[in-house]
Amino acid sequence: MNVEEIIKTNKKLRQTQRTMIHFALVSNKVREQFSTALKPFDISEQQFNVLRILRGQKGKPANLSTINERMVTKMSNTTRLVDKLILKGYVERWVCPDNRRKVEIMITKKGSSELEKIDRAVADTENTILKNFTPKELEQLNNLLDKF
Amino acid sequence: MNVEEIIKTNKKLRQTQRTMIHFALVSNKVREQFSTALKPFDISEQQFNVLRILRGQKGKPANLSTINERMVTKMSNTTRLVDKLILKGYVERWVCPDNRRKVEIMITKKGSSELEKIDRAVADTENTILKNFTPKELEQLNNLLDKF
DNA sequence: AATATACATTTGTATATACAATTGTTGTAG
DNA sequence: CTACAACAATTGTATATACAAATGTATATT
Repeated sequence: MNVEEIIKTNKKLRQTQRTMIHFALVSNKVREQFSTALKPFDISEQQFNVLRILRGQKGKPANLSTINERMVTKMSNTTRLVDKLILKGYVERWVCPDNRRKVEIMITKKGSSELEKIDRAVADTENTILKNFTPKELEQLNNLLDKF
Repeated sequence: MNVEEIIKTNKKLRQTQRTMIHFALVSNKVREQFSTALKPFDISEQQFNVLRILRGQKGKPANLSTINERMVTKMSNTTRLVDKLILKGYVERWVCPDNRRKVEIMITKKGSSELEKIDRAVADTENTILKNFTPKELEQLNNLLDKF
């Protein structure tokens, strides 16, 4: 990927600047590939993330704040995210009997089986995105990502 | 950065999955830092990008499609992005005299001097974000980003 | 027990983004 | 020269996101 060519500049970029632009370009490309993969399932990346979190609960319900805490991309508005999943029948929600300030949210059977399908598509996408990386390079990448 | 700890899972993640989540976490962190840096200037990352592109024209006006082509994050709606910059007095726009389908957009004096200030803040942010990287590691990172 | 404080979620509102349809203009084939 | 396709930008609309304010509930203080 020639960054300068892609953004069509003939200016010499500082190394940090170039790196950040490079990173942004890759980041967009990745986001696009994910959103393409999820489109057939009519679900957003955030909604997918919530479903995965709920599955991780293994039958135990989660409250909103737990979900929020565990999300890869924190959202200011998890309530409405859950609303949409309820509309699709993928999760249920009720007021927590022990503490009526809280709500309890659980994935439904329908949600679980849909999630399985989505999971496969997402795993394929992940492998496609990273197909040019050897395991060693992936490890290198992870190490570098740690420096951010 | 311990990915598993951050998303609070005790499940063992596949290496590709882990890498993608790691990447997403870093990507969010970076976006957040940029948006914090831009906040005092009341300008979005996309608007900033448009201003930089226009400066790169060195006095020549650009049309919408040129801008779009050069943007780091392609937008479906550059018209309204430019609208906002016009409201702030940072750019001007007029119908192209040679081809009335096109518009010509140019950065104003006010836009240029504001951009200089923003530039400094953004450069600082870039350096902060990458402060833990040696030049060698930056090169390594760029090489790995090329594999995406 | 009454009041204040902290907590968990929801709602309101403004802004951003994605995608499709529309408008107006230019180039071209017959 | 007319009809039609291609082009460039704009507009409409639905959805997503960010941030602040509001609601309702529990806990602590006096």
